[in-house]
Amino acid sequence: MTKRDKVTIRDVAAAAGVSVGTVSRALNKKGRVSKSAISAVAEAASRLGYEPDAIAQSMRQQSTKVVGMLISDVANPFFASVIRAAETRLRKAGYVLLIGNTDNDARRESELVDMFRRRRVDGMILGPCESDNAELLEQLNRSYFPSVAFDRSFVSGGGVHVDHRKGAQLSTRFLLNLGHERIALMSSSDRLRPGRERIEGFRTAHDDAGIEVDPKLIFAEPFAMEFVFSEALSLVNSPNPPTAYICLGTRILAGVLQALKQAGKRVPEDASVISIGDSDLARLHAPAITAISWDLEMVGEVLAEVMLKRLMPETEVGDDPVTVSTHLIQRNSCAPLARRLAVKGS
Amino acid sequence: MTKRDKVTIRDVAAAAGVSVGTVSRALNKKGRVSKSAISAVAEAASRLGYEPDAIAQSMRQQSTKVVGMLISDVANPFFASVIRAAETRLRKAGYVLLIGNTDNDARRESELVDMFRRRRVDGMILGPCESDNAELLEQLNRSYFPSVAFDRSFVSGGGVHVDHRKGAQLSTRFLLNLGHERIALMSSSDRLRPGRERIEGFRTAHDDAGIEVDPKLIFAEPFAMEFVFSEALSLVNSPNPPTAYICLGTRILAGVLQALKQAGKRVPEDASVISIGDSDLARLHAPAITAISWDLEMVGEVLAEVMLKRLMPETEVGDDPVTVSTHLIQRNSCAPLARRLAVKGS
DNA sequence: GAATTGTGTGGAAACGTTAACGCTTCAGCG
DNA sequence: CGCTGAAGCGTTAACGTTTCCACACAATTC
Repeated sequence: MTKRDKVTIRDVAAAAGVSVGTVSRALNKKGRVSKSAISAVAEAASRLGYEPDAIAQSMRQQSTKVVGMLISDVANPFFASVIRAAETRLRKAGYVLLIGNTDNDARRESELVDMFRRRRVDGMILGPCESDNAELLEQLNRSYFPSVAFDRSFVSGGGVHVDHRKGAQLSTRFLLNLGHERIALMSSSDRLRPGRERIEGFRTAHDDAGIEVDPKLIFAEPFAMEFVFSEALSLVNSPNPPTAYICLGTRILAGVLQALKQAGKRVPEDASVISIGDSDLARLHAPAITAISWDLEMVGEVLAEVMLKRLMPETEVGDDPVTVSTHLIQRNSCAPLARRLAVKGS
Repeated sequence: MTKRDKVTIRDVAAAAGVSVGTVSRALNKKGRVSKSAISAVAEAASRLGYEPDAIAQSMRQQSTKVVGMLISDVANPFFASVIRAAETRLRKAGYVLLIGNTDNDARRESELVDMFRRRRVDGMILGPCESDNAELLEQLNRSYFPSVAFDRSFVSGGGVHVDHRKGAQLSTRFLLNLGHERIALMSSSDRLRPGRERIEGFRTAHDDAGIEVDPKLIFAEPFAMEFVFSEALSLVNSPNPPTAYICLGTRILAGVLQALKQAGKRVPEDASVISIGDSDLARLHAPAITAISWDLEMVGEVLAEVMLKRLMPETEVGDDPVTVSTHLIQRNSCAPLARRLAVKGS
């Protein structure tokens, strides 16, 4: 209605015929207040449409009830669900989520951290980003406020990890058991924790099976995102091509699938494919793609949960990272190597 | 290093040997300050690692440099990209984005609006949500702060609209031109603007072609999201089934595609399919699905742009909504009806 | 040389809230 | 009847900024 309705605690006090201190106590039910004061204040407050100013509260209490979240790509479905879950959980606890997109750029990430710190967020959730950024770590330690890292190898401050290692190991073993010996791992940069973990899992599975890893089949370098298709095509058409592919995310998965198709190779008869991360594409492709999956919502919830624990000073919380497990969803994109040989040999 | 490094403007003033007022002026280069003061202050500030407290600034200046964004589902790819683009643009202007997930629940949306208002956000971006919520509108008008609506038929405050009407019209006409006469429109609730607009476009295209619309082919009711597949299946198997399907988003599209497959109908030979909204699924499905597409990034940028304009009091900005256009990306999921008849007749 | 303008500065008053600290009042008790 | 303790309340000092005002002094003008 009115253009500016700045109703402050003072107005409420006047309307209720008490002092501002009493209004504050009545509203927060903290300290000594009479029933009658409480009801008078409540009446006046609602009549005037009073809403406490959260900024002034933050100022006074040295706490904003805001947590910041830094994500390399907010639009990446593997992160978006995490964000949603975290936001929902945090809000239940009266916190609100500030987001920042880092675009995987360390400089931007630092800027964002500074910005959030200036804004006095109570804590920060850091998604995986370009290297583990020593400078940033130092920054955070200096300012010394609660931070929780997600899929990132922070020394201090614990964090939440998805068990990419196990995921890679499971899927590699699965393929090895099917008789595949040349398996391509097409994952993210090994400068990031998830990439490193996957390579380890991949190696462990090979070791367990007593099979040598061909380092040429590990694609951990950025794998020039724009050229996935062409790079995949040359791999598929190489002299001694892989018989199975483990592909991270939808981009790489799509590139590999298209390359296979273009090369006239059928899935799973001529090549097996496993997706790292479940997606619409994996679920709905024909044939449906076997995938390593983990609970995105849970990651978000756990992230929020750890953050909240860290936010209450009484509960001393350890620095041990929480691990979210991965599992393999079997669909129709993998077949025994024998079958392929039979087809070839016929 | 230290546990609490609370360095305030007072510390800087002491270190630089000037008063707090001077520090403020020097830092903000506002008002009269001498060069010498500026450099002394700058030196002291950087030496002490001073960072102005944004909360105190907000308190004083009655502006937080925060904008809130309410989205029904942050993890929906059609929104996630918009969020990212908006965040990026807003940050360039020194603003920061607070997000809230409404889950398409009007009550939650109201709560969130209240919460954001208490937190004194400078403005709010409202994504499409459960009905156009008259109560909310009234709330916003009362508090009278800048809000920009996205795909929502707000009376006041302008907004940004995707031209769903044109999109539906284009795709319907495209199918009609191919000879289809029984086209199913499987979209969202007509309580939401986008749903209504699509129906209008759908109708207009039919009118232009002089073809009657069978209301039974318009699925604008929630279309019980969990049962898309089964509902689609019964539609596909009905006595006089549609020969073409226009499907909103990945959920419905996937359901319809699976239903068609299960019923043994091939795309596009036996049924044509168009996706409303482009997606990995549409792009990478075999055959690739023709889709109505719009520029998500642009929506986000425009949203931010309008917000920013509205945030500077000098520029008087009109209430006319900005429209983002849609276009049809032709792929391989549509075929002339004749061809299908020929197949059938053979 | 006095009156006028300018320039840089320090001090203090906000912004809206909460919490610490006293001051009343009143019941209970010896 | 005086003393004690507690309950309820008002006053006030923060929280860290920015901005207004006044003042001192230098530079200009008549």
